[in-house]
Amino acid sequence: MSVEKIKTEEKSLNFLEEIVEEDLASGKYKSIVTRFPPEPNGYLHIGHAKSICLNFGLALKYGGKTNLRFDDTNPVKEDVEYVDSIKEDVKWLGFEWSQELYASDYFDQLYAFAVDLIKKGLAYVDDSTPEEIAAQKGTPTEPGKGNEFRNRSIEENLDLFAKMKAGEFPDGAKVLRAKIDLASPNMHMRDPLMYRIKHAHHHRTGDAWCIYPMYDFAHGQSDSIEHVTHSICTLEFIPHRELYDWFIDKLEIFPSHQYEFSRLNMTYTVMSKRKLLQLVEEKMVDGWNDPRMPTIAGFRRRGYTPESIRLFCDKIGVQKRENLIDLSLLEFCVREDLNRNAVRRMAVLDPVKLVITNYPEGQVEELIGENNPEAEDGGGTRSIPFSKELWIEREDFMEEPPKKFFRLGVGLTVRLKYAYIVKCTGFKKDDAGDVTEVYAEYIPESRSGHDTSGINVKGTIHWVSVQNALTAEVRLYDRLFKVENPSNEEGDFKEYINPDSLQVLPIVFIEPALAEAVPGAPYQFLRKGYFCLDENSSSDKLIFNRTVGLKDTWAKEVKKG
RNA sequence: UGCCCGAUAGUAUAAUGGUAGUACGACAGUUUUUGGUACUGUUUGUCGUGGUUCGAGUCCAUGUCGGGCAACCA
Repeated sequence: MSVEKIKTEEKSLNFLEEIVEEDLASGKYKSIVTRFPPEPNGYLHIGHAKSICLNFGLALKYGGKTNLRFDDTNPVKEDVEYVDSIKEDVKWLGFEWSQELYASDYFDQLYAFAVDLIKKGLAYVDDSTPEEIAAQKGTPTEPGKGNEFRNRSIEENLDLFAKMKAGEFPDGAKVLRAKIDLASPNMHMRDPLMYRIKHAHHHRTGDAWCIYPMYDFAHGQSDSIEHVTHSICTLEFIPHRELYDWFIDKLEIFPSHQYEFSRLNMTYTVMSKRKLLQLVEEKMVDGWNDPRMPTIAGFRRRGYTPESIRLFCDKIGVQKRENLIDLSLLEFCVREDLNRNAVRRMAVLDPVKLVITNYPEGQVEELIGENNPEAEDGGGTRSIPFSKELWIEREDFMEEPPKKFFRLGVGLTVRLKYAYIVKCTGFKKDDAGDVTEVYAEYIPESRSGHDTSGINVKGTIHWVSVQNALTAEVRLYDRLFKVENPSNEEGDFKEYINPDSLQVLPIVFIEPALAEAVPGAPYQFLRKGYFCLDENSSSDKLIFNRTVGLKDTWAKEVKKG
C-alpha cells in the first residue's frame, strides 16, 4: 500500500481527541479521567450512547479511566429503577466503568464546600421567593439588582445555612446563593442558587438530608473530587462553564475542565427524556423498551446489537454544530453487522398456498440450507422439509406480471430457495377475486446442489412446507413519527406519531428450525429482513420483532411505477 | 437585539494557509440460488461581501442565517 493510501485511510481526530492529545503531549496530564454522568430520572437513549461511546472511548483510546457517576441531586425526580436500567444499558453497550459513583456520595463534602464559600463571603442565604429571585435577576439585556439578604453577615449566613440543613425551614423558605455578579452578561453568574430545601426522600441517602445541591454546585465539584480531567457535556452547558470554573477556583480544588459537544438528533424520532417519558406515561408506546423507542433498551428489544450502535456512534462523529442524523445511517450500521452475523431462516409473512402438482403426495424431503452465506464455512447448515404443498408470499405471485417481475405468474419459472426450480401452471381464486392457490410443476433434476437441468432462472423465492410449518407472531415496526423532525413542527409533537409504526401479524409460517430460536440472537428471514425473538416470546407462542428490513430495490422499482 | 456557540453536497463528517475528500442517501450498472450482500460508476458542496497572501473552506473585518442563555431541573 502506498504512503498516500495509508494517509488517506487514517482516521482524523475529532476536536476532543485533539485536546486530549495536546494535554497528554504537553504533560498537563499523565493519563485522563472521564465520566458518564446520567441523572437517574429516565432511560438512556441513543443520544446517551453517543456520550457513552465518547467518554469511554476516549479513556480506552488514551489509556485512562471512566467513572459512571449518577447525578442524583434532585430526589423528587429520581429512582432506583432508572439507576438499574442505566447500569444495564452501559454494560450492554460493552463498556466497563472504573467506579460506580453518585453525586449523593459527596453530600457531606459538598456541604463543607458551601460552608467554605460562606466563610469566604462568597455565598449567602436568601429568603426571597422564586418569583422575587427571578425578578431580581433582570433579563439578558438588563442587569439584575440585589436585595437586603445579599448583605447578611457571614455569621448569620453560617447559622441560617446550618438551620436549613437541620430542617428548621419548610421547602422553598430559603436558598443558599453564590455571591458573584448580578450584572453579569452571563445569566448563570447572577448569584446562582447552590442549595434548596426539599424535604424529600432520596433513593440513596434516605431522609438524611432536607437540603440538596443544585446541578451547578454539584457537578463540577464531583468532577474535581474524582480528578476528572476532561468533563464532557452537551452544548447547552456552555454558559455554565464560567460558573463551573468559578466554583473550582474559589474552592481551590482540583481543576477539572468542561468541554462541550453537540447532542445527537435523529430523523423520525424525539430525543428528550421529557418527551420519551410522556410517550411512556401516556401509553403511546409499550414502555421504555418498546422497540420503537430510541432508548437503548428499545433498540436492544428491537434486535439492534451493541456493535451496530457503537459503529453508528463512530460514524456520526463529534462536533459542536447542531445536527439531524439520517435514520438510514443507523439502519445501515445495523444491517452491516447483522448481514455478517444473522442466521438465515425462511418465514412466510403473508401466505398463499403453492401446490406442486407433479410432486408425490405425502412425500417429505429433507433439504439442506446453509445458515449464513457471509460466513466462511457458510455458517453450518440446517435441514428444511420440502413437500407437495408450500406456503409462499402472496406478493411473489401475480396474475398479470409486468416484464421485470422475476417471480411467479402463469408460465414463469423461479427457483425455490435450497430446493427445486418450478414452473407456474395456474392458480385458483375465490368469489372475492383473491388468489387462494397457485399451481406449479417442479423440475426433479434441478434440486439445489444437484442441478443438471441447465435451466437458468432470474428469481429465487422463499417458502415453508405447509405440513411442517410452525407458526409465530411477527411484529413489524416502522418509524415512530411521520415527520423528520417532530420537535420542530407546530403544536404537540405527539400529533405526528406514525399510526402505522406497529403492524402485528398474528400468524406467520416459519420453518421448523426456528423452533430453536434463541433469545438475543439475530435471524435473517430470507428476503424479508432481520428479526429477533421478543422478550415476551415463549415456546408455546413464538414472537419475532423485525429489527430492520432488507434493502428492497424491487419495492423502489414498483413505487416508481 | 445583552452575552455565548455555530455555519463545507440531501444528511453527517474530513481537509490544521497549498489538488475540497470520505460515509450514508439517491441514481446507473456488474455479480448473485436472498430484487440481500459484494463490486464499479454517476450526481450534488465551502452562507454573503470586503481584506491579508504567490495562494483562503481555513486568517482578519463585516453582514446574514441557525441555535442556546433569565427552572428552588439536569
